[in-house]
Amino acid sequence: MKATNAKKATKPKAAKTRPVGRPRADRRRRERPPDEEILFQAARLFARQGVAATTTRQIAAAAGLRQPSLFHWFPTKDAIVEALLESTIGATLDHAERVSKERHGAALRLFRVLRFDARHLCSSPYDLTALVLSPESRSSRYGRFWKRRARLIEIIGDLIAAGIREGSLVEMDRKLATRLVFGMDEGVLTWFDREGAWTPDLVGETFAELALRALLRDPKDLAALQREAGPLHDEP
Amino acid sequence: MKATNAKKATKPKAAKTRPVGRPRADRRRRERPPDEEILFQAARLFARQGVAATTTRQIAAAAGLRQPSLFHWFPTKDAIVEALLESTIGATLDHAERVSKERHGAALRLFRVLRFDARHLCSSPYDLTALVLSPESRSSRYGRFWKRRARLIEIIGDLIAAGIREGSLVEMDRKLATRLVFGMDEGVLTWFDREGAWTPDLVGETFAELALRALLRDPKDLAALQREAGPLHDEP
DNA sequence: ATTATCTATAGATCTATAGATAATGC
DNA sequence: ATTATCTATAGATCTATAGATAATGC
Repeated sequence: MKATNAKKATKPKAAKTRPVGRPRADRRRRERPPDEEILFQAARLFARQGVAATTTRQIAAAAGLRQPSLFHWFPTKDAIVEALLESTIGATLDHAERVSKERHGAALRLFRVLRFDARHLCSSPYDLTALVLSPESRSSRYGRFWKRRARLIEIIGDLIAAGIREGSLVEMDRKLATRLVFGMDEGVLTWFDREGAWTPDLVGETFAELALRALLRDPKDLAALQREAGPLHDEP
Repeated sequence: MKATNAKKATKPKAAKTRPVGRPRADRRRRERPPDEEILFQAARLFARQGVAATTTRQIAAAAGLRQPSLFHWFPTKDAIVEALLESTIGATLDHAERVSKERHGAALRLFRVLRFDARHLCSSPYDLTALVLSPESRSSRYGRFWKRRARLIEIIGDLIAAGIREGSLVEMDRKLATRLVFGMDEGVLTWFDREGAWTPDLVGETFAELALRALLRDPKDLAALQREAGPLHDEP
C-alpha cells in the first residue's frame, strides 16, 4: 500500500526513532507497519465476526488507531477486504500458471498445484478463516478476486482433464471432481488452526496426497509422484 | 415456528380463502406460508450478501411484508439464522447417529453418512450457500448449531478411526483426514448450483465415492461398498 | 376476540469527511 | 513542508417497539 522509503533502508535501524506525524493517542508498542497491522487485525476480526459485522471502529481500535485514521491508509473498508483477498490468490495463481505449463505428467503437476495452494492458505500471515468462502467475496465489488479464483479453478480442471486423457487419473465427471477437490482445498480455511499442532507443510502434503489418491487410477503411483515432486519446502 | 392448525387439515382446501388478519400492502400471490417464505427469502439474501449485510427490511420486502411485520414471525433476526442452521444439521445428525451404530464395516457406514450429508446440503429448500461456513455460524450466539456440527464431525472421525483399525482404510492422521473430508463435504455449499445440471443425488454419490477412494486401502473395495449401500434415494 | 398486518419512530449504530494538531524532515 | 494522527460530526443507515388497523372466526 505504501512504498517503503528508500532512505530508510540505508539507515542503520535506529533503536527508538519516533515515527513521523502526530503521535497516537493509544501508545502501545507497534509490532508492524500501520498498513500491515490494519490488515492483520481486520483479518482477525473478519474471521471471528464476518466482514459486514466488523466495524471500522473495531479494526482501528485493534490496530491502535482512532477510527477515522484508518482512512489515511485505506480509502474504504472494501479496500481492506480487497487487499486480503488478493493475498490469498496472488502467489498461488502465479505458481499454478507456471507449474501447469511444465512438461511433466498431469498428475504430478496437479499434485504440486494443490499442495502449494493448501499450504499457502494455511501459512498466510493473516487469519483468512472463511473470508474467501464468504458471500461477500463473491460480490461483484470484488470482481478481480473472483475472476482470478475462477482462473485457478480452471487450471485445476484442465489438469484433471489432461490426467484423465493420459490415463493416469480415473474416469469421472471432470467438472464435478474439480469442484469437490477445490472445495477440500479451500476448506482448510474453515478449520486450520494457526496455533495448532499441524504445520502448513503437513496440511498441504496430506491434502494433496488425499486428493491424488482419490483421483489416481492406480493409487500406488502416489509414492513415485511424491518422490518426483520433491519436498514441499523447496517449492518456489 | 407455527403449529399447523389442525382444523385446516380437515377442510378441503378452499380455492380463494383470504387469510386471517389485516391484508398486506404488498398484494402478490403467496407461494408459501409466511414463516417459510421468510426463511426462504432470508437464505437467498444471506447467500448473496452474508448474514450481517442483509437487513430485516430486505428480507421483509422479498417476503412481501413490511419490515416490522417480520417480528411477528421471528422474535429477532438471529432466530431466522438459527432456524436455517438447524435445517442443515438436524436430519443429517439423526441419520449419522443411527447409521454409525449399525453392525456393518466402518467403511460402509462412513460411505453412507457422507453420501447422505452432501445430498442433504444440496437438496435443502433453502439456499444455504456458505451460511454454514460463515464466521457468524461459529459465533457463540449459535452454540446449539455449533455443538451439533461438532458431534457430526466426531462421528465421522470415529468411523475413520474404526476403518483404520479394521484395516479397510489406509493408515493416516485420523483427525487431519476427518477435517479434509468434512471440508470437502461442507464445501458443496459453496458451489452447488440448484439451477445447474447436477442433482443432489449425483453430488452425494460422487462425493462419497471420491472420499472413500481417498481413504480405502484398496480402492477396488469401492464397488462392493456401493452395491451393499444400495441406491441413495432409498436412504431414509 | 383473535390474528396478521400496518405506520411511525426511538435509539443506537456505522462509514466517511472536514478541518485542526503535533510530530519529523529539510 | 510533509506526514500521520486527532476530534467532531454529517448523513445514512438499521433493529426493534408502540400502538393503530383491517381482516376473519365465533
